[in-house]
Amino acid sequence: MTSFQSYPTLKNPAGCILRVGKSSMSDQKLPTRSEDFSEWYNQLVIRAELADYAPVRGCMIVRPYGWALWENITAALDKRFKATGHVNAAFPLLIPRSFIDKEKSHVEGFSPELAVVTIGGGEELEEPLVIRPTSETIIGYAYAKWIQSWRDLPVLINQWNSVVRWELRTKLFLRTLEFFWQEGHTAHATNDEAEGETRQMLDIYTDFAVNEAAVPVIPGRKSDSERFAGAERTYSIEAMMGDGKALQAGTSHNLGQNFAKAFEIRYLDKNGELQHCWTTSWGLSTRFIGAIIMVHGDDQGLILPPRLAPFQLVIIPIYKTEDEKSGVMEVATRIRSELIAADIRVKVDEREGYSPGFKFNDWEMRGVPLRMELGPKDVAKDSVVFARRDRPGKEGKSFVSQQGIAATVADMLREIQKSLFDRALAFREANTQHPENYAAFKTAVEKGFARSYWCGRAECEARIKEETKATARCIPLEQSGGPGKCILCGEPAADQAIFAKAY
RNA sequence: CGGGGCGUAGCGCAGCCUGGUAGCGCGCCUGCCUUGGGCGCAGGAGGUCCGCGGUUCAAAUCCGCGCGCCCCGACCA
Repeated sequence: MTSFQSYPTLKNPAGCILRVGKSSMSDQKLPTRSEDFSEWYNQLVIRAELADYAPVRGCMIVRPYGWALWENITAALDKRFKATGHVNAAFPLLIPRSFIDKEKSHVEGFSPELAVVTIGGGEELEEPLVIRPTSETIIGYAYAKWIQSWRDLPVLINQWNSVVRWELRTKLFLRTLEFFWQEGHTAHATNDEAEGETRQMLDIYTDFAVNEAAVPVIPGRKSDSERFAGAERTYSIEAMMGDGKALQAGTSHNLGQNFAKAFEIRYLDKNGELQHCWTTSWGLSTRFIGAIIMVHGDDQGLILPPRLAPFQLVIIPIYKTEDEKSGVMEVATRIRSELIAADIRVKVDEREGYSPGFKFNDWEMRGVPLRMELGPKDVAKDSVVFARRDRPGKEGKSFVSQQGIAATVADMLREIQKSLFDRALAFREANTQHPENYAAFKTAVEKGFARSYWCGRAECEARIKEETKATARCIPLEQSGGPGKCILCGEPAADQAIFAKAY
């Protein structure tokens, strides 16, 4: 441990001991989002030390700062899973190739992107093994063994793991060959129950996105073309990124009896009749980190929502002389203890040789929601200076007494959390249109979402995609306004859909 | 998998056209000095020039074949 690190306490172990380096990029400024959103994203991920490129194309190394963020995401989700009766388990990485082949649309959907192991221990394998692209099949195999009776149901299992899909075009967090996620798999006695579970988990993802990540999302149903390979119905939460494009941020599938039939997951009901189970699966991945970056970030860098930020507050001590330093550090240490006692994730930036100005910029780039500046003047006045990350410059600065500091910080973090959500929602609203005709629709999807009636036919969806590059992101659960006419063909349409260019 | 761009120090690049001692900026290390918005000075370390093959007295440079990365399109969490 070096001198600039703060030390963890049992009460507040996460985040405090993360060691950060100086940005290794030579250019001090990021590209702006308006000049090159994609490059802004790429450089930011690297410079903020969230992730790095791996030696294998399309793979990523998640660095400690990025993983700390992921851990906070997993904790928030896991808590919700447990609260709704789910338990965690671990299923194997390697799956017999034949398992994938058992469900027709599943194999069609996943075959092109499978990584296959053909040699083990130097010998050609009798049956190739695929590295799981998702675990429906191997879990189906296990459930078939475990489930005999209606008394065994429901089975509510989740696993935290990584999966591999051989994607052609990759981007850190958004689409990598290997990605980390959770996949929940449940089995039920009835279709109603399975549908209820599917919708419940969609609600949980929505709640997580809104209340933890401050990311407004639209929960909805996927069109047939966007449905998961092997699902009866797929639901997703869709979020708008800072460039107006859509990102699918979490999915929940009602698998019907497709996998139950493929793997003979059956139970004896109360009448003594053999029935196939109804299963679901649902997942949220490290892609969500990409959503947080692209929803909240600005031209200075990341802005992390306080509830998920590895560091919620960074204290920058300011001093010239040794005398000043000892005075400042004494107060900094005392404040840190108070904040840790209040469960606030805090870091004191004790790095020597970097100017305060440098540290301000450095932590802004890393997205720490709140900064405390603490110098000799503040020590003398028994006060501190706060700077809010979501309000750059003087506007976000305030001069506050050291008395009751923990409550002050907690309040400010709550405010920041709320303002991030409000801002993201306002941005989405400002970039969502309800076009009345196809010409207006085309303009709308150039820079945001178009919410329009759609007849539901694949032909219309395909033609829209071809002509505008926009796809049906989802059919929102919330539908108001009754039936209408399809934006393209004019035929009767029951529902509106969100159309947008997508990641 | 098609189109484009690029592989030279940790990062960003120059050098290549016209073959002949491998350079610049940032970062890194040491010391001094600074510190309330990306300080400064001095010294220093760091290179299979993506790989393989060819041409040549001589290849970062010319030729051929690979490999990789990034961006843009078709497929996907």
